[in-house]
Amino acid sequence: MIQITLPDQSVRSFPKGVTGLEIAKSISEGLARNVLSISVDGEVMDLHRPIQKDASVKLHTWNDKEGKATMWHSSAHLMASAIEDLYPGTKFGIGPDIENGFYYDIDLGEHTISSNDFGKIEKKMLEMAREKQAFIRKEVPKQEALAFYEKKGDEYKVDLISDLEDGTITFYESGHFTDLCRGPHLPDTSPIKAIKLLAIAGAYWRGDESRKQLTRVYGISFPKQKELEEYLAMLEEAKKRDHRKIGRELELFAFSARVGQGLPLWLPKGAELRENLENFLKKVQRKSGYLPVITPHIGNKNLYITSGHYEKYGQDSFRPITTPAEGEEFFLKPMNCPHHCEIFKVKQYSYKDLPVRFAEFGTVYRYEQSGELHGLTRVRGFTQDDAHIFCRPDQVKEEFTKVIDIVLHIFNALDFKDYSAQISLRDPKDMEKYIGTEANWDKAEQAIIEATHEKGLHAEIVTGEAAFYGPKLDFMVKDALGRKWQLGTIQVDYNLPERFELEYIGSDNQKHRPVMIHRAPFGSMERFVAVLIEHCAGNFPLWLAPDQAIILPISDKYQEYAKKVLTLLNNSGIRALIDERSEKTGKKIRDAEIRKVPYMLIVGEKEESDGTVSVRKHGKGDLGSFTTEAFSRLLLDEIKEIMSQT
RNA sequence: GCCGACGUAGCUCAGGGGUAGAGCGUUUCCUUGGUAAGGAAGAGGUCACGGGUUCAAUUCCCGUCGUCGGCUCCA
Repeated sequence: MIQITLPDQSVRSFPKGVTGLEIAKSISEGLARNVLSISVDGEVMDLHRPIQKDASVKLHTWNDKEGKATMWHSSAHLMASAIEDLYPGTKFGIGPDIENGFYYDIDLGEHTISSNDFGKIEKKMLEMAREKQAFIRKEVPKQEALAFYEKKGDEYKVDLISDLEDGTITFYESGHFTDLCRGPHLPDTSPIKAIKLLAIAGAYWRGDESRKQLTRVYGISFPKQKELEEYLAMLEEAKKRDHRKIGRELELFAFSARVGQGLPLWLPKGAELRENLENFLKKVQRKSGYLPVITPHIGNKNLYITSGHYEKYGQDSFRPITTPAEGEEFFLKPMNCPHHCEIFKVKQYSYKDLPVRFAEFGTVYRYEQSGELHGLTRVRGFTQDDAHIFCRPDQVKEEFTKVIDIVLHIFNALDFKDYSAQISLRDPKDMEKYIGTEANWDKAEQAIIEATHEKGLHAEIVTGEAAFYGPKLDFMVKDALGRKWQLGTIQVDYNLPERFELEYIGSDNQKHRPVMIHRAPFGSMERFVAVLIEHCAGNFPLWLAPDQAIILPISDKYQEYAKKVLTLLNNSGIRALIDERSEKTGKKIRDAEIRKVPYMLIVGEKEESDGTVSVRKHGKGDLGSFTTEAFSRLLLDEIKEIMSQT
């Protein structure tokens, strides 16, 4: 007998070799019907795998992340199986479960498929699922595994197997389909009741641009048709929050092919919004001892040779601008740090002067490949809320911590709760990519890890994601469709100070090298606004809204009074406008609701004679009658309250 | 840049080898109204751009540009 510990810490005895399914059955028939996989001492396994020793287990159903993963992984096999049936000779790459569904990378050889073929594949998958095909796990010696796929002519699987160790290789069989796979899988295909193929795309083999591009088919599956329908409805809802759609509807920004792709045009309302954000951060930075600087939009090639950016990105940049007579080369600035380094060199600093913090909303231009552009989140010209802190080595941790505080302050002010933090370090296997000494990198990485730890911030550590000059701490927020975008970033840099030979005079009267911290709490104004729009679906917090109130006269007779109210509001610093059209009140209200203006002020005969406004709040409805002064106070208090909470 | 899809009025979209349609918006007029759409008339399109096939192309084919979903990249 072995002892099995359940998640509630209760312990039950089972015969040695008991399976997950048997454990589920011993608990309840219902659980046995719904269970999809099991974790044994933290490792997710098939329900049919015998358990040989004492263990802690957790049974996974559709309601668990692991249950969904098992379902989707098996669905990927099912799809591959259907595709092999429909398109004989197809070769297979990898087919994992992902956050929302699964995909399989395939090489169709002669065949091509498009989304028009999805119906056919889905139908075949459902047929196979109903056959209740069992997933059978087999341990296979490496030689045999290689021979199997060499015979089949599937070079991708051969490639994968070559990297595996003998004795660890397993195949899974379902129906006629055999796949190299670690598992785990469902006991059989029957829980897969609803299937939707979602997209088709190219994907490089092993993520390597220089290798062959396979066809990637994305899909998702559910245990009930109704859940599929709900998922599709949710996707439709998410599309309504798309910042590109809301940006057009609320007249925030636009693009013009004539101006150039990836070059956003900020419209008056969008510019107002962005300025409000900038002013908010400027205020925070003033309090935190940052000094504003302004630098030009271009820089001499030599600047970037010094910084190392030229060597790294020179060929992947917009081509240089040249002076007609001398042939000097200038680059559109792709980042602000080299300029800020030169500002540091303008005068001599004592150790007592440090840290100095130069801040600039610096507009930069980067050549992004055309296929990478995406709304406001990935553009070719954007403005960083950039600053560079030059400090003594003993100040790094404290300064870094202070920047974390600013980022968190901003996220709080905007009610971003669902963010994640990521520490990006060097790739130890590819040190060529980086500049600077081993010792400096060690120091920088250590500083970031310690400061993050001391802030009690939970951050995932990812190697190979560092910038070429230093490691960083990034803050990621998801968009409406769950795609992760990097917003705030903080980077510790020992390298640029060296390359620019930055110095300060220490208490020992000797020259010392400062440490540089790059930071942008928003990341870029463009991307931040994009994510903000998707977060609030265009219902901006009152203090940010481009228009905070709109005055709706009941008829043309009250235009004069409306103007009086407008003047009063403007004098209190409230952004407001009048809907002067000869429309009925109902229509004006409808339009103002659609434009998501936080407050509507209805003025007619009654209001004019009483000196009041009738207030309606966006999404809430009628709040009743207020004097204009009382309304201004109400609005300003609301703003103050929001701001004081952060 | 690569794979795939798409591009019809300012917006959302219908149509389809014989040079175009709806709703919203916009303009003018009527209406002057009390908390989510008042009425009428009008304007507005080289059907993304450039080639080709055809008696005839917005429609079919090719290329370019742009957009969308991925991949790669992201200083």
